[in-house]
Amino acid sequence: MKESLKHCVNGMIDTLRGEGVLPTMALPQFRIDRPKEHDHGDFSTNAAMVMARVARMKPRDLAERMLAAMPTDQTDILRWEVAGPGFINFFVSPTRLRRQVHDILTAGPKYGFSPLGHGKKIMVEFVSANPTGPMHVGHGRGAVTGDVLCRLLHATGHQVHREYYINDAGRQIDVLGRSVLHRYRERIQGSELPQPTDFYPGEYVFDILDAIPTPLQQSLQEWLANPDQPEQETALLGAITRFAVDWVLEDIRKDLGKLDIHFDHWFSERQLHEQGGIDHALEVLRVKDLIHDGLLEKPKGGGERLQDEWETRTQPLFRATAFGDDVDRPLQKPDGQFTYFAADIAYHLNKYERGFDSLVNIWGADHGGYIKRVEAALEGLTGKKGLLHVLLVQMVNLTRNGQPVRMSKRAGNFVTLRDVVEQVGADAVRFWFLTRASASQLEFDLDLAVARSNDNPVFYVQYAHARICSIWRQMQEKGIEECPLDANALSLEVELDLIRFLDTFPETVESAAAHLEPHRIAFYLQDLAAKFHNYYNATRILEDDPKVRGGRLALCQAVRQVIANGLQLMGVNAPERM
RNA sequence: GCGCCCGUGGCUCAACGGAUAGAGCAACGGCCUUCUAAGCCGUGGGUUGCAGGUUCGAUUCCUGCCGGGCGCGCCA
Repeated sequence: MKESLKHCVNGMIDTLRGEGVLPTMALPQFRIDRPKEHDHGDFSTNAAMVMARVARMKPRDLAERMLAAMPTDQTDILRWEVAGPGFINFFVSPTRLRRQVHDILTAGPKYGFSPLGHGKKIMVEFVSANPTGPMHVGHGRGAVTGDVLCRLLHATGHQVHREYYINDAGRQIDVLGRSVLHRYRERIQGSELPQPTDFYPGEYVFDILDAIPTPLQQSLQEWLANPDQPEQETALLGAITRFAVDWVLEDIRKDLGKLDIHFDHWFSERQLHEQGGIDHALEVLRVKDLIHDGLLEKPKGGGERLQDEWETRTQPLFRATAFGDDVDRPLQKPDGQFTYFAADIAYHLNKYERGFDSLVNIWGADHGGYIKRVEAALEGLTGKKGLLHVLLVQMVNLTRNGQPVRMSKRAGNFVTLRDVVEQVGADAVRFWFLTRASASQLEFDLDLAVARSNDNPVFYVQYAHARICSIWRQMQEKGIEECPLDANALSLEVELDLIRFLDTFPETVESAAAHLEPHRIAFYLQDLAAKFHNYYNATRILEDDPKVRGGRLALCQAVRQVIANGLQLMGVNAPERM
């Protein structure tokens, strides 16, 4: 509806241009809004207000002229008016509203979809948790946010590519391998050994031990019996590290699978190194003269270790300051290895070279400090601004019955994503993660998430869907005659209101996709469920009069469809009974 | 010290630059011989952290403060 009204207003503007009231030059963008106030109509536009200056007219006068250009043959708008400082308000005819129910039922599962994206290729990189241990709840929030964002982009006509960046190179991976080896030694010797300084103490390391294949175990045992062979140690450590990373990745994949989250591609950082991706990226930067040798000041933060070990030296730096970053960023460590940032530059160049029109990264809020430098690198590499959008996802605080759940790795009560999914189920986890904007911290109450009450938004929305389904069951049980679903019989103001709200669903989907804010769908569904419960409570659906009954059933079916579509976008089930 | 995010009823949060700032929780008062009361209705509660600026119009954008969180590695 909104779109067709926009065309209508554009037509009026063209007419005024023809009459010389408005200039032919580019005009300021106008908006079509839905006023909060009922008396202000179904839609309003600020067109006359924003164009008053170029027309050299008072906003209200211009509004009158515009309305005079309203096509005479249209029937969707019942009446219109100039109001306030110069708004034009439109009142949609009830006939048009009733037709909307029909349109929703016809579109079915496709209602809310749009071709807006024109097949634009977007990559969404998300989760990308280091394969050094199980996923925690915060990773889960990023995973769900990314997955739903992908669903939204798909529904709005984008070509979406989902990618997981595996940090399978670097120190942390070595630490994992050594941790496994350490535990293996302990097991063979039957006693605890002093822990290395860099060490992962988690329980899952023992699970990895149990899974080590027999041939590798035999090699390890042979070596431990005769340990004085450095080359052998290096080779075995390499083998055990690769095995451990694969094991953890499989573990992560399983967790994501339980949330029905899947990727098109798992991109290995190690392969990026092996295939010369970093050399390639640095070469591109060098050609553009964006690398220079320089000194770096010792940073303010970073802890004691950094403060002690800092070595001021001349090293290759990326000119990040040329693109708005605070300092130039180092590309190589003292031992000659590339920095994580160097790999990230290469990875993002690789993304660009694969031909994506737009890149979206979903990061934990603790990575916020890296946005500028990665944006700077992409701009330096490609000469284009705004290719990358980084969505920061804030931390999750777990509570149980309002009390914080303490999480300490040492005490062994670390709550993993898997624990939470097993306790409350995938639907509740997915929905709950989207009950706040991603930039806001989220409190996740494990008790409330499974509570069957209206405090629990998951059940509240699912219940609305189930309630509608039960109407049809009720009809069968009572042997009530089937009647054609015909919205023309709808006349109550609450019914027209409900239709108006159903009509905003496509706009909600579009704006959620455009602003990269998947939580808007959750908010919308909560509103819709509330409106439906309200209607249901006050209005008898299964009226004796088949005409009235058919109208209300049509409306209910449309509400059910929109709830189902919204839940589908969120990856949450729409149960038929509860 | 610097950067990013946040600041809205007692609490948790909404509001693509629009008209009288909205929900839920909590509090109080109502609604079940009728399709799921796992629900609904009503009442009270606000100087949108503070001060400026841009605008016809600012919770929204800009600047400066104040308060909270996160980050500031040659870690990932």
